Amino acid sequence: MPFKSLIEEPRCQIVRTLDIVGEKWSLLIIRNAFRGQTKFSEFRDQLGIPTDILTARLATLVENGIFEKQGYRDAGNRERSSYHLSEAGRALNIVMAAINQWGEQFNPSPWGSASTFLDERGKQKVSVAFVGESGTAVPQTKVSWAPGPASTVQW
Amino acid sequence: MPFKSLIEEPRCQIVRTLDIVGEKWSLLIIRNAFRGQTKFSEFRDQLGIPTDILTARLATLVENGIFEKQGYRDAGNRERSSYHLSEAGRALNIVMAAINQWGEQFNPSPWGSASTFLDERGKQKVSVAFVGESGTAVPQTKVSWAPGPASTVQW
DNA sequence: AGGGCTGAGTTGGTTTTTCCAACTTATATC
DNA sequence: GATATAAGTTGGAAAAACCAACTCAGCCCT
Repeated sequence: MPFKSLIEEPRCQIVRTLDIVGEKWSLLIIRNAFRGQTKFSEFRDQLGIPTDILTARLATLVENGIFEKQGYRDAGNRERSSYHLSEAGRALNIVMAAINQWGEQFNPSPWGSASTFLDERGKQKVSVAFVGESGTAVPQTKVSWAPGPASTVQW
Repeated sequence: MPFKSLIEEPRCQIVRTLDIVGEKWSLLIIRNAFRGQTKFSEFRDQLGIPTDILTARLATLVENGIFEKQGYRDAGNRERSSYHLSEAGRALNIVMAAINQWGEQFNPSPWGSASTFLDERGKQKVSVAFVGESGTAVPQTKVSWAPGPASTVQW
């Protein structure tokens, strides 16, 4: 974001993840990538993001393995760069869905929902939930957050 | 963040949610609140956040209903303010857990996990997953993101 | 009553980040 | 050779974050 200390990397996964995707515009670029956008000009035009910031964000997202940079060539044009979500980038779908779901519940838009998440067949909506080791759902209000093995006094 | 347009509120829940919790430090203040911190001085000392920024963030988080401001009085001291997660704030636990889980998988700390999420009894770890309408788990890689009813041409 | 202590800020000035508009670069077509 | 276009760079202005020093209110102590 960067909160990253020069002395020591952070242990907290929240901090570590925000260091990668927490800067302004990053999650929106990723959102647009989930919508199938891959070109610099698509991100620029759809988001209205300043182009120097877009350049910087794409670079750090590539550097951190969220995007893979590829070349593409439209008919009659020279080769240009495109940006594609990696496996790690695609795995952010559950983070995006959790954010989306929270917004629907606690800060709904007057127009209703702009996003849905669908299963493989596109047949049913899916939602984000906590599940226990056996795969059974655990109510969100019953889940508590505790220090893990890597936590120090200040975790 | 604010991406909020002056003309029209955004429809996208990602944008709407980032407008509330997407600024620098906001999610870390919320993380620390999940750790039981409630006082200005606790956030300041544990996070090392500039105090003017902390003031500003606490204000917008209260304004947006993430925190509830209360008074407290330590023995022999005058009354001061404390900040407590509201229901909406507590419901961010699944967003935090999703971020944490992504980090564990794709950007693990050399020291291991600093956070775990536990069920009601603290007996088992819980994780974040996609579930279908019937409550059955749907593999994350099989979930796709599609426009919802409120989506426009540019959703 | 006066002085010191403490938590919760506020303030002024500096640095960093973001924003914006104009410019550049490489190649493809005309 | 001239023109077009995607993907950037660059320089300067504006906004946000940072930092240290200060304020303010009430409590305790003498």
